Amino acid sequence: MIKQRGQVVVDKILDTAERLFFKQGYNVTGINQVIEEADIAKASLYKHFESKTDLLLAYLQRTHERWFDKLGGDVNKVADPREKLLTLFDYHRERQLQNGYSGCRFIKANDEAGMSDERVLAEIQKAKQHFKDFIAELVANSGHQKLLTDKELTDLIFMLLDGGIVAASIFKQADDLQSARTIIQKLL
Amino acid sequence: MIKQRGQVVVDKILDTAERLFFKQGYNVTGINQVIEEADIAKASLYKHFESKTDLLLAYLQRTHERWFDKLGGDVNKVADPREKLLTLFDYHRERQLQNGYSGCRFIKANDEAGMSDERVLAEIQKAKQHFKDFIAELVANSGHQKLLTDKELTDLIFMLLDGGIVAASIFKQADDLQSARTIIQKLL
DNA sequence: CTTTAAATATACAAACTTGTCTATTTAATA
DNA sequence: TATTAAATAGACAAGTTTGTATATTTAAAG
Repeated sequence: MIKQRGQVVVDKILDTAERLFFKQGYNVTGINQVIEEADIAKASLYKHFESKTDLLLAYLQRTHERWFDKLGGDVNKVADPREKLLTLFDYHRERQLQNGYSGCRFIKANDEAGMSDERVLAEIQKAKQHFKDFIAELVANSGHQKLLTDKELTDLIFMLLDGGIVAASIFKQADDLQSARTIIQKLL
Repeated sequence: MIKQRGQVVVDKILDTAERLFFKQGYNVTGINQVIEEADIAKASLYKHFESKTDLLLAYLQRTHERWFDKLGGDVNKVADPREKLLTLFDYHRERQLQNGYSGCRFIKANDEAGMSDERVLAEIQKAKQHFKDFIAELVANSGHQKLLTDKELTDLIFMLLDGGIVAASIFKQADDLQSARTIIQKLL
């Protein structure tokens, strides 16, 4: 799959948008900063994206795909079905360490634009629901001790991961995510 | 305690700022919208608050106090130490129903301004740490079955509440918070 | 080599941003 | 009632915002 001329520009735009929207925030990132740091012309941006909101949507969609692909890869490497669930916590923890405790791209986008734009909200809901379904499948195949029901364990892991990321982003450390892993280990 | 002349203005400003910052977001709320909806003069705002950031800080501080006072009241009404912990979930759930699933003021402020302003981050950390300490005390007095350690149970409840609020704010329903309550009930 | 499409730089519009300043009116106090 | 402090309306500065338009250059394909 050879990269078209336009694809290079789109990639540069999305890479820059991702970095800026995630690190400093969507609302405080101007189009002008995006085109400057992506080193492309403004007309090019508006040729590929109708509006700033459409750029946000494209960024969320690409994040959804990439994030999920990498997660799937990590989980597939693990054979034991209970270990697979624990890998979720490792994955989240590692990513927080990597990105300097910037939190979750979807939660952040929801807090910045989810309230005012329904297309953005729908995209965020889609990503989160997809992830929850993924957890549910892992739980169903985990053979856990049924101290909690499958649904309860799924809800628990889902909320612990989001809560753990939020805590990491506020306190700038991943201790809670580590703690969350230990807790689930005990309950499996 | 009689209200001074200036106190009325400050209250109007903070009430409006709270409503707008929480509902639509800090960065998309302009000073002009605040003064217009608060029905006060711009010079009055800048007489009481040095900058927009200082208004945000004042809003966060007042939110911290009020939120905590009301929570303490709710918890004090309950006698049973285990029930006190469950009240936390009821409190969070009720508030999400009331405010239309707008999420958490502190998480939202963190996602909007925590990355760029250290005073804001410090205020948010203070509020969250205060709450976590409060949970720790309730856990210590709960006489729970010690399936988890005190610290683990504290971390768990803390993360479940934040994760549950985030889920409520994304999916626009409080089912997860209800589920979280059931889970903790089983583990107490 | 010529055509065609894409990317470029740059100027521009119209609105909005935070914050300052002046001049006037209101209201509490001495 | 006279003084004093506070609140008011509104203009203004300097910069930023998103998005459009024009004219030019680049580069790929026939």
